[in-house]
Amino acid sequence: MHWCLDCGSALAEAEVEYQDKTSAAIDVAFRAVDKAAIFKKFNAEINSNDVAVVIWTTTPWTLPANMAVCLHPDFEYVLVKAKLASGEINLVLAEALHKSALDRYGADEYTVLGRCKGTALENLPLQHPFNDRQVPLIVGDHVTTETGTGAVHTAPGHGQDDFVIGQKYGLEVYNPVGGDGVFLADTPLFAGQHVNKANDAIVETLKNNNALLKYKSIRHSYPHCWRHKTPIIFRATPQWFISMEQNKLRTHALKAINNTQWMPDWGQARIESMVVNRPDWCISRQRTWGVPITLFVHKQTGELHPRTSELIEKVAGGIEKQGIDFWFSLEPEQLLGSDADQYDKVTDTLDVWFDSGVTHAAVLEQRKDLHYPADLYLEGSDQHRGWFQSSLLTSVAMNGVAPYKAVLTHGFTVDADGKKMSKSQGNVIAPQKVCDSLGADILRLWVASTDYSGEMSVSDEILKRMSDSYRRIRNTARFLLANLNGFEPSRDMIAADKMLPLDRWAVATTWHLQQNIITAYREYNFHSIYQKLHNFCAVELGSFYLDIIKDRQYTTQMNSLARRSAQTALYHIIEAMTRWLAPICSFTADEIWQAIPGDRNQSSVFISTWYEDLHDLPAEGRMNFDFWNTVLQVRTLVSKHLEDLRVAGSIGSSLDAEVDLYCDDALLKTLATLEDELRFVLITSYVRLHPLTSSSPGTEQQIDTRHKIRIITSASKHNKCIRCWHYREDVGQHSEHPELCGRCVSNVSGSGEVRKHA
RNA sequence: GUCUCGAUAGCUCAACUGGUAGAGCUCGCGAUCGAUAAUCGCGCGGUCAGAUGUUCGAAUCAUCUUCGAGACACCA
Repeated sequence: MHWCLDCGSALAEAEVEYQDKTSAAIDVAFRAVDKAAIFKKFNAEINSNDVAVVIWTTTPWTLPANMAVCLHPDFEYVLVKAKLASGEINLVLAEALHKSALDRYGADEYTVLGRCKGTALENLPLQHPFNDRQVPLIVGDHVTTETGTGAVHTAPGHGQDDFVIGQKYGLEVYNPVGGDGVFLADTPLFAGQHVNKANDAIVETLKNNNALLKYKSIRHSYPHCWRHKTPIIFRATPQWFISMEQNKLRTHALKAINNTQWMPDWGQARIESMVVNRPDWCISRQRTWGVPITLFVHKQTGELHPRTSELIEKVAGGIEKQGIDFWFSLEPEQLLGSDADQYDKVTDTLDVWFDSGVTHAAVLEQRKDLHYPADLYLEGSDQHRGWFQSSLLTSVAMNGVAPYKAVLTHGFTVDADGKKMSKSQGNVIAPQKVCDSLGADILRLWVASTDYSGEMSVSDEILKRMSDSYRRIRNTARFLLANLNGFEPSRDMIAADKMLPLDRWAVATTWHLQQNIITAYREYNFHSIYQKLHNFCAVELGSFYLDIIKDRQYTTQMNSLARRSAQTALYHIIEAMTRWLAPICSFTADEIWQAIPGDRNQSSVFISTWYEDLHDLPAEGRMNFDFWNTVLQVRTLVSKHLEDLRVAGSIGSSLDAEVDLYCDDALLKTLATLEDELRFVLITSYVRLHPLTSSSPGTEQQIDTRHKIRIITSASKHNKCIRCWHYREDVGQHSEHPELCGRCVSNVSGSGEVRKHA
């Protein structure tokens, strides 16, 4: 286990980070017990000097636990007679490294006496440099020739590779270091010393024993505790594992992965390869806090107590009543009676990944309003190695299936340049600060607007844009609500087939958008919902529909069909839109909901379903989507022409203008269906239609690739109606209302104008 | 070091299975003053990260490079 001396605990892989550290790098001679045997293996002529295999290590404190020296079976090793400052000696070194090593030792003269493969030297005994112990030469494939000597000091108690190779050779897992980093009392020479302090004493001892060939401090990458930022050590301790192979856990987990929907889909490949390659899961931690592993282990045999399942139930009951300390303060006699002195109470705690991993059992299966498996697990993309996996393994082990039907991952938040946020860079944007300054709904809108499958950028500018967008959406809702003033749906709502075509278009557009939005929600495609919703507010509503219906809202009689039809559309739109908005801008949606007319019946937008009273436009009708698209294109072209007039100073408002449209036959026929109401759609005072042939050729424009149109705009010469702002020739013809146009007179004192289309 | 994902206008996103790069916002100019800490119109803005290749044709396919993010591994 990676062991942090400051935590006094094992660390999970994820808790280890690599930093540079200065270490003592030493070359140590392990003298051969049987000189003659070595010479013989190298087929070399014997001499009277000592023979030693040299190891190189950066952790001198692990030497007391040395149990072997490991060579690579296939590497070529040389036996060298070298003249060092301390005298002549025969050294065994990897051929590939012997020159650099001898150079390091200051050997001016040396002679290669012979060579042989590492495997030939297997099992020959060496003398430990300071302990009264002989250790064998062993061979393993993990030896490299990158650095060192080609011979690796092996301490099964202090290294993963060493532990594994030690198992193979039956080496004792000797770990003389306690959890506090101090050599145990029975450690020869160094008992009571802290490992970090013992390095010097060990180096000194090696020097005295004539075993130190070189001492040098080096700087290298070394594992550190992520919390304390201090170097950690590797320490073999007994641990509890969940086997990946027993009961075919790995196989079943892979099957469960395959039965789960992964979004984005590369998530599946990622977790699959992790599960294929992962070792058994070490679930025990030596911590003083956490969920205890409530086991009793026999002092001699190491077996679990025969009543373990029953005992765990009892402990669980106790913990439910008294909390986690029930276990830690439990006297074994309470549960085991006379067996107590035969058993050790395990004080290890569970890996925290286990805690969160079993939420499917501890939460989903415990609560009536939840169900197992979950519909969706949602977390950052780093959790393929974390929660998604720990949850999967425990669920598969318990129930044979994944704890989720689908898994959705999102990227990490980064700054405007795509850099990760870090305190030292000063580019961190704290969600709480955004909530405090801009409000939670804008933060939520940002989340929704971002494509979370990659990194999610946040910056002040982005948030500024979001609050702009938010205001647009909110203002649109506010306009809708304001124009619904006095509208009582149960009384004033107009049936679809009685509504004006433009209003039906608005409702149908809303209906189509709703289909897209529902699909997008089902696909967790939030950013496209945001785009569609915002565009709807800005384009279809703001710059077209709402702009046009203002005339009816403000000039026709309060209870006229013209006005109630528009209000009916507004009502349908706000009903639908509030629901679309609710999952994203919850506070705003809730606020809108309460202001929508009609009997809200103390309901909440959060428990309502999609609005179902929208209706599509009959495709075969004369004023279908095709028709309105053509009208929209005409309107766009007219706007450009009006802008020319405006820039020239001839007009301000578009109502100051009159428009003459010269159209090809088909287009003429299309536009003529709106009759005089085309002027309301274009928001101009007059619109006159003419055949294209009656205009001078060369200035016509293309619409739809199908139609040709020539547009002439001019400032109106008529008088402005003070009420509706249209410039009409009949203004002033009514003595009672000298400042009003004809339709306004009718609206003010007559039966009211009749609108058929828009 | 290895693997995976990503890079399109100042910002957020589009672009069906290769077929002339589109929206909205921002910005600029103007209008309006009956959505006003609003609203409407017009306009500016892109070597699709870079380079090669395949193709009649590449944002799209392939290879490489750069940058970014994540995961994995790790030196006795």
